[in-house]
Amino acid sequence: MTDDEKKRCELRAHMFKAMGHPMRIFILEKLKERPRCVCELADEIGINKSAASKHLSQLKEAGLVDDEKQGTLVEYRLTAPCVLELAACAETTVLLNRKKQLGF
Amino acid sequence: MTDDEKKRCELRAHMFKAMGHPMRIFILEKLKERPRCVCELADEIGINKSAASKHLSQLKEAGLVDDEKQGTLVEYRLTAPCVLELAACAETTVLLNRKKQLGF
DNA sequence: GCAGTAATTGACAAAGTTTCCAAACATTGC
DNA sequence: GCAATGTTTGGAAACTTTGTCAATTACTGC
Repeated sequence: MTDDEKKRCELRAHMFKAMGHPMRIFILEKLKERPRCVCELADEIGINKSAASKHLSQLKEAGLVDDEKQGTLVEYRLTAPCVLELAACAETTVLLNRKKQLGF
Repeated sequence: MTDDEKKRCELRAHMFKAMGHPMRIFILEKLKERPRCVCELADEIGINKSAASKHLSQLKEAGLVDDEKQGTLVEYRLTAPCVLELAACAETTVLLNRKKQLGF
């Protein structure tokens, strides 16, 4: 495993890791509809603001969302809506196996 | 967040979580070329067999790979090569932000 | 400036992950 | 059956992630 390969894998893994939590998937789905501020997301998801803020900064760090100050609020938006289409694509192929096993 | 939403998000997060480790990304890339057994992967990646086996069973549990016994070997293969195209797609859109920040 | 609302940060405990090692298991060829 | 090879499993140690609470910062309107 060369240095380049290592770097590439780390970069990609980092992004997927950020998507590896149900709350963060839900946040991404909400942000796909329209931009939202932290408190709105926290309300919709049913977690406290500090947890929501931490999830959002992870997503931002991974390059999945972007933020912009709007006065007293901070609005978050999806940088690349395509990332969620991945999930849908995966659903139809990869997840079929699991779904069957889990009896969906 | 309804029960259905919760289930969907958990299922998807679970898959992404499995992809959220550099070694597992590398394993998926190797398996995209052709099926491989545990020991071959362990050698190529430079980790011990037990670690490789555990990573593989995580990937299998997530529905990303499949295995088949070939006598004394267990051959693993990618179930849906499309999942790695996700990574490439992500690279061109999402990761541009991070790359700039990290000085690539 | 002060009070109020929004967001972030730090400290901490609890839970989960990764790694390594050794032991156990399965299959093949002798 | 036995040795050799390939794979999986279990346990311990190190590390990371998550959620909660309290403290802090940033902006707005009075």
